[in-house]
Amino acid sequence: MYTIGQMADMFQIPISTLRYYDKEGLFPGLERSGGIRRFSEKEAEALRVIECLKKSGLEIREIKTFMEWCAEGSSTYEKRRELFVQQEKAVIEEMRRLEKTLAMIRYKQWYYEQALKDGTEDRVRQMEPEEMPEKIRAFYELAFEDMEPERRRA
Amino acid sequence: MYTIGQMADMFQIPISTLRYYDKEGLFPGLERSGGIRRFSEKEAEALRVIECLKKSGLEIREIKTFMEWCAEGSSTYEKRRELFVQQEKAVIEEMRRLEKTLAMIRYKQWYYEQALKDGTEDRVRQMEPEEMPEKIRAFYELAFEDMEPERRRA
DNA sequence: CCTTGACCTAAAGTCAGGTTTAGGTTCTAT
DNA sequence: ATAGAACCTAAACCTGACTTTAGGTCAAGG
Repeated sequence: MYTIGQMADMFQIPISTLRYYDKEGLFPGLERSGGIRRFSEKEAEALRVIECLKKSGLEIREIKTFMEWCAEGSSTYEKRRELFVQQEKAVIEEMRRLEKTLAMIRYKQWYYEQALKDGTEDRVRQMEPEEMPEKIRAFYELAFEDMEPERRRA
Repeated sequence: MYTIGQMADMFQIPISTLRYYDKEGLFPGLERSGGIRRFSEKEAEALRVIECLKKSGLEIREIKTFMEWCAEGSSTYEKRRELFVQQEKAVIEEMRRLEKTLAMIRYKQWYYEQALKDGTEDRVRQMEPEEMPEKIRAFYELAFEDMEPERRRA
């Protein structure tokens, strides 16, 4: 059993955040003795899951729902599994988005290298993909692949 | 030249957001005729860059700084290049974080598959990494690799 | 006894990034 | 010339996820 202060130290997270999570219902069934919260291994495990689900993009309200399922026991295993299947999709989608962003960033690095070399953006700004080095063209095309023609050309 | 409404249609973004960006200084040198904003290809290009920088995690204030550099001309090419080098690092870092999250999610999917099969979490909850299938152990270890021992075991 | 430290609550405040509202102005087509 | 659409501003409001504040309880140590 841990006090709120011990939990905060262990997880390197402010006490106020733990109280906030509790208020939002993220620790269903958290015990108290004389008004004081008594955290157990169960809440420690909950907190690890909370951190994971937060990183994967879930909101506090949704995490609350998940924690309620956990409290309900074995009848909710399937729901919980499905939630992780859902989150896998969401995280993969986010990673794909970041890969495009990365391609745009790398294209822009090259763009400014050229501008520096030339002393002006004029040449590189007008360059068609066909004229770019192969690697750069690949970045350019990945970055803009699903943009409307009029939105292309950054 | 485009009106604010045409820009909003073109970029599929609310008019109010364009006005907000303008108020925050993201279109330095935006022209007006009789109080009405006149967007040009320059602002369209700015907006594409804004979207990219936002996705890469920059705040509006930082994007404003970048746009001011753009308005200053060729003397800021090096600064702009450096910003994209910085953002590349930030995005790669974020992707690494997401990969760990993904490993935890996949471990949890397997965990609930086992719980469903057994009808209880008891077995899988107590399982040591050594007993897990190799693939799952890899997820488990990636997910928890830099956690303190007492914070491990989700 | 009384101070200190760790805990408690409710409510207000903060921050980012917008969105909505209220009240005007300008452009466009009849 | 006038209606309606599209534009304008300032300021208030919103959401999510916390954090801070103000005021209070309680146990241990000097």
